[in-house]
Amino acid sequence: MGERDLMSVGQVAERSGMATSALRYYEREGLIAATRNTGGHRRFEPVVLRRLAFIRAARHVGLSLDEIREALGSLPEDRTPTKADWTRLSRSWRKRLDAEIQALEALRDGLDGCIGCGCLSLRTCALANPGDRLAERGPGARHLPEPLRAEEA
Amino acid sequence: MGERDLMSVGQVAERSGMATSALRYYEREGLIAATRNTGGHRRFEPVVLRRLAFIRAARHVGLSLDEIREALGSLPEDRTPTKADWTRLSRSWRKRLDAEIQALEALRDGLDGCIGCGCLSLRTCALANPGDRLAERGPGARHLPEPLRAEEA
DNA sequence: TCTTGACTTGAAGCTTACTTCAGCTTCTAC
DNA sequence: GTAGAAGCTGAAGTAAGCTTCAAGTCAAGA
Repeated sequence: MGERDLMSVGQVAERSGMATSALRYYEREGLIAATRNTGGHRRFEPVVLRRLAFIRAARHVGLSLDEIREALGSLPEDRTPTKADWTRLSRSWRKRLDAEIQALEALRDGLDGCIGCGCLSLRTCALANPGDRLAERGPGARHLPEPLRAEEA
Repeated sequence: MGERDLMSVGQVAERSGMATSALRYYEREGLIAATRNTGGHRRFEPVVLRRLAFIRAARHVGLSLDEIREALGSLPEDRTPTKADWTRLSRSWRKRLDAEIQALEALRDGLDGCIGCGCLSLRTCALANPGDRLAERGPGARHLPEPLRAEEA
């Protein structure tokens, strides 16, 4: 049924703007799925483009691939995800985005006062020490969405 | 002159909340400075605490160590930085913070509309493809401040 | 003086998200 | 049918920001 519109990695890469290596990586990591043709080449269904769009947007929001995989895991496997399904997923982002925006605003509003006033004294300063549980978290890189780091100037 | 208040790595670690390994790393990377006592042990001046506070806050804002080093480089070396010096540094963050906040808000506001409406179609969707110059940027991890990633729930 | 505990170093390890490479196979167009 | 593009795989490389380790040194109190 409709095997005519299956795409190769190259095609998906071109249409999604992602590198073929990234697509292979995502498949290995279980973020996207692909069947194989007789020669062993990947064949992607068009819906994978939607999935990749989600992945990309999620990355921009700062989600890790682990988190994205988890989010995608909540999509139904027995049917093509509907608009409602995707909307549901995006809802969880809203919270996160709101939280991030709030944190950034707090940081910004605290800047002039805090650094300017000289209170930037580690333990006590909320700006230098937000959350008060920094040491608790492990190492590893955390990600900031690309667009949020774009032009420094 | 006032060598009495020089601190060891351990003391700086305790007072700054950073790991000694991180402090050594920062020194290697030229973000902080330390002299040595006769035994070769590091001795830090109290001002390093202020510097570390800046580094921490800057990391929270999403700056890379490279960027932070550059920012710190604009501090005067011939005298102890004044409040005004630190304030000047923080000014450059404001722009960045404002930009990041705006980007996040755009992302948030675009969510319901964009994902919900079904336009999440890669190339065309601003949400999935903000900036339109993703492919231009190299690999490498970008960082999102810890507090902005804290509680997922 | 002796024993801890703190400190030193360089090198290697870790995580995330991919990219690159080598060596080989398949596909497509002429 | 064949050249050359595109794809396959597993392994290794990359970047950032540290941490961990090994093996040895220094410092401070009893």
